[in-house]
Amino acid sequence: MRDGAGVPLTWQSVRAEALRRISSGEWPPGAQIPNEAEWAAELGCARTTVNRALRDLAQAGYLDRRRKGGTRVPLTPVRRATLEIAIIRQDVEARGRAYGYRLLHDAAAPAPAGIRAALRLPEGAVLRHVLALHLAAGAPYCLEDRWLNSDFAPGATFETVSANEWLVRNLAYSGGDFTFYARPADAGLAALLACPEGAALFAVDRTTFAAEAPITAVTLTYAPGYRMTTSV
Amino acid sequence: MRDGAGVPLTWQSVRAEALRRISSGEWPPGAQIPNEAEWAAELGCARTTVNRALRDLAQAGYLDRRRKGGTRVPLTPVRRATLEIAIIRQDVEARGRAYGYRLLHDAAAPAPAGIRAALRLPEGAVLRHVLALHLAAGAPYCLEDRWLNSDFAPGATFETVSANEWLVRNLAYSGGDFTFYARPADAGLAALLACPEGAALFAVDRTTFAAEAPITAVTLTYAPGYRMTTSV
DNA sequence: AAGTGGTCTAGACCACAAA
DNA sequence: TTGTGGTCTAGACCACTTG
Repeated sequence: MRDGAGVPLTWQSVRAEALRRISSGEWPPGAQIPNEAEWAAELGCARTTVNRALRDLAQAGYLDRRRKGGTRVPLTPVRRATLEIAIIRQDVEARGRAYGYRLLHDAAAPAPAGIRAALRLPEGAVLRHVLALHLAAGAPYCLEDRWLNSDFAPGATFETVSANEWLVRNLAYSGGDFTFYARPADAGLAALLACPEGAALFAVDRTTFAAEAPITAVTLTYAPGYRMTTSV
Repeated sequence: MRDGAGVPLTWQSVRAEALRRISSGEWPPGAQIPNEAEWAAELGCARTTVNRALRDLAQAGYLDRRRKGGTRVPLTPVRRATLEIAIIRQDVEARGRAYGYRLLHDAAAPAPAGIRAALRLPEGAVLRHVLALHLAAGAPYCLEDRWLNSDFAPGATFETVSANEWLVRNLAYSGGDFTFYARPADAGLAALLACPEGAALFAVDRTTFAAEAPITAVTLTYAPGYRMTTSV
């Protein structure tokens, strides 16, 4: 509701009003809400402004929009959180600790079945296998176990700059999957990460594709105590 | 570059062109890029369109924009991924398994120090402590250990609908933090989640605030084998 | 076939942060 | 002070999808 047309409505205020109606039950789950033109007329602002507000809410998972179908409040709400995925060096430095890096292994090898499947490669494919340790204040921080398409980055050696950093800096807007899970430390991990065998470790599997072409699959396993944080 | 003004440029195509310039090195890290008006003139489209494209790239972490300061390519790229956080019941059903739920405990109690700190509550604060088990196909799936502001949801009993589900359905647009980590199963967790003591478990700590008021702090601990996935 | 959201345009004013 | 991005408007055309 708006008096005589003094202040222009912002898209944020339209979004706030929509959220109020959703959480107050005025727009219950499953309900179709007024279309953009109606709502713009009711509020006294341009349709573009309503569009921006509702588009934002849809992106956050609070609304479901489709052409001709209109806009609805989802029956089953889904919250979306944004993870910031930085280079490991930055991650360490942001925590106020000195970063270190050691390349452990770098050689071509036949890809194991799991990696082949993740990258959709045929049997017998040969990839470049890179193993490296990231350190924080001299202590093991994260083990990087990577399989990399050999056609890609043929010149790059990962002795001083990690593959992690090299790839992030040289690959804009690539797609892929992330999987987060907990795993126990086996003997090898325990030795490299300087933790007891069987310790609970946080790990991420990541696959990367650029323009449909498989680039790399990596497992990052963090030393005990690692926590990944985000806020909404 | 656009010939005689046939097809209108879409904001996606402008974004794609900007990405090309970033990844090709035409716009190196740290460089300031042309302002919106210049770029619009060069491409032959409205400034609004350029704005939409660059705003999108900034949100994804590929550009850094500030008023008067202009738009720059960040020196240290940060990728952003979106996590979809569903109700646990939905999560289980999406994996094609039958969902089950058991309330284990629900009583008021003085909040432990860690919870008080997370919710910024004074010493001596009393909260509602809820413990519940989520099941998938009859097997333990996730343990929900929650501390809830007693002023909030006074009427709700969590016997058939979990606090997790109740809160998501009744709290629109609340803010908070998520922390993901790995933890070993202690005796209590091992018994409840039917896993060996010491097993590596995936866990999430979540705090929720609505309009600056503390609502709830919860730890979700998943049975072994759980994986959280997202794609970019 | 028709209704809805998605987007582009051209112009305008404003808020913020450098210089 | 001034340049830059942030946003609003009014109007238009289009794409998708549902009935």
